[in-house]
Amino acid sequence: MGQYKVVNGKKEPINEQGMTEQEFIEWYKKEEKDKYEKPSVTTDMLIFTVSDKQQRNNRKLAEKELKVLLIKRKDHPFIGKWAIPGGFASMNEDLHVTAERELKEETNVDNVYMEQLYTWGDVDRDPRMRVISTSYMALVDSSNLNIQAGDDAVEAKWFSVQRNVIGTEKTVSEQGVTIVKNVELQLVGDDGEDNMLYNIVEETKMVGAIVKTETQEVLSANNTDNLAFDHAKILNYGLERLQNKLEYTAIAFNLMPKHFSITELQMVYETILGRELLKANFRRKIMPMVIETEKVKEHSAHRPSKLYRFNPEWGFESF
Amino acid sequence: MGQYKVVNGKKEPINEQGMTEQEFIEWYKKEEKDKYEKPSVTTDMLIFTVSDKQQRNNRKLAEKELKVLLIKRKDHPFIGKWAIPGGFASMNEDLHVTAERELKEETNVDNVYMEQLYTWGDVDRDPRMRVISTSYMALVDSSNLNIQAGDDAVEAKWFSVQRNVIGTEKTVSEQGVTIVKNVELQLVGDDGEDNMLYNIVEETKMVGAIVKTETQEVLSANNTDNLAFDHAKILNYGLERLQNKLEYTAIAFNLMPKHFSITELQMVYETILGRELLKANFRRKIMPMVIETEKVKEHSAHRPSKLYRFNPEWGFESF
DNA sequence: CTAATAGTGTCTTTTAGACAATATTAA
DNA sequence: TTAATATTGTCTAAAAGACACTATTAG
Repeated sequence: MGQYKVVNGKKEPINEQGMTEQEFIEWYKKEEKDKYEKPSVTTDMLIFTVSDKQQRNNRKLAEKELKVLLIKRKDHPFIGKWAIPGGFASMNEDLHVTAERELKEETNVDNVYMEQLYTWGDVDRDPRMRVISTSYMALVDSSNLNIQAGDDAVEAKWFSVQRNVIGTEKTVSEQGVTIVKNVELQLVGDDGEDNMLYNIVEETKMVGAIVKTETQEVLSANNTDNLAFDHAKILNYGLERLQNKLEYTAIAFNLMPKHFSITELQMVYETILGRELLKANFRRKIMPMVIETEKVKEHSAHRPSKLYRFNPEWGFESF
Repeated sequence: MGQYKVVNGKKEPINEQGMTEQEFIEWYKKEEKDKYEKPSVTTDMLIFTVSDKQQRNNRKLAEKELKVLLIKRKDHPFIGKWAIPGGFASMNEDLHVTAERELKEETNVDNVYMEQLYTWGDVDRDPRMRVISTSYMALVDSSNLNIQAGDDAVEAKWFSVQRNVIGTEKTVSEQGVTIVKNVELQLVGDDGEDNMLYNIVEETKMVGAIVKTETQEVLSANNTDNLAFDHAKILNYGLERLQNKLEYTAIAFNLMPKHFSITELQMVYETILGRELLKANFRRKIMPMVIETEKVKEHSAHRPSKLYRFNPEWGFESF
């Protein structure tokens, strides 16, 4: 079927116009490449960490809170609103490198856990133009974060996040079960003004047989204190992914310092999952994932806890 | 902090240049939008179905095979090679609509299960230019597919797929376990020439604490019979997702006709997972997901089987 | 009868959930 | 001693795995 041409003694396949690949590429770059309008491409980065809550009773252990880094928009659109850090894909970087660069710019950390989440491609998600955005999630250990976020001109701030499902509606059709959840995302900044953000996302999932694309819509009634663009959807998506992965991976250890007690770890699980876990069962589940160290945490007005570290051999057999 | 300007009696926020949002957007569209070079964006579509294998002994049940739809490239690059169907994102379609349109064009079906898989953004994945591609997976019931695929000029063909892990290497470092798998993807077309495609993908996964981006590389030694672009990676990724979702969702029913026997369903599971399952346990697990019908499959030289259909109420409690 | 598949019963192992009991420290 | 957390043990329930047995059809 294929046609060939001999170039420098080598048999090169040619297309219907008689061009070799090299000829075609040259022609393409000159004539075709910019013939059609292209969308812009960005990456967006959910950067999560966990830190100790301010406490009143200092005989009690500090509670934990999950935090996400947001930046304040200095220009239209969504001027003055808080947004997930991100930026345009540059032509000479792999997409994940763009994401890593953003992360480094915002937090000055690299070599941390990062994964791609989802690509958001609705036509009207940016009023300036068509923008397709691939979202990533990074987890950083807050003890690495003495470095204040955002050394550049942009205002960056950590917000504690809480995700609460405030309503669930299920319907059964011939296709299967459709679940519509209303999810409240509460964000509280640690200082300064406009510290309280409140978003509601409506999440539609189809559990049954014929499942078309799952959808999310931002529903927040008042729009004074919500996130820019469709970033509430992205945050909701990331939080859900994080919750799911807690259950069957070692992802949580990326949020921990090198040495930690089992109770601290449990508190991290509990804040992210938004529910309490039974101590004894949690320990049993976690024990194969950790190694006991010599260290203990003393001076805490109660029995000191052994400190553990992640067991790097965990998962060797199962995967 | 924010500055305002009154326009038509309304207080509008302005940026540092004194522009309202509307002014900014107009300016942006004129001056900024095309200032930077943009990557091209495409969607790629893995279209899977399951069909009966040709059988010799007609007292035995027909075995099943998982199939994927490929199209033959008519132009450079990768001229003459088989590729996953796909195309450029158009400016006025949501990204998933582009994917749905492609699916409809190739198979003439719509309203079938479809999900986004991953976005591939390596700089050199297309020799013509920078192309970022979001991949999707669709599952279609082959009894819907009397319609021959590809009514347009392009040659489209169903290939049976087998994914075999041919080697696994695990190493333990301080970070955790790293697993490198060599995966063989075997594709066999149902007729015509160049019917046998063979790809090897190297898959690197980090199970431990600090996990950076997971990677895949196409390794196939000979390059006469492999897929175009990085499509072997995409296929491998999709197959893995499909295998995982079989275990905890009802995704498999999208590959089944309306009525089916439990054994047929089990055979679909077994082909996709690439391993045998115990009959009794499979039935126990599947029973809550199906509803018995009045129909039976007779005339099969053995005990006739009841036919079942998907139970649309499945999952109501658990989600 | 036999080949072939359909369908059931039950024992074992593993994992998850609930909860009680004991241990250890600093104030 | 006491408040507070650390750590262990054990019972129960649910899910997963293994395997043996019975049932029903066409030829």
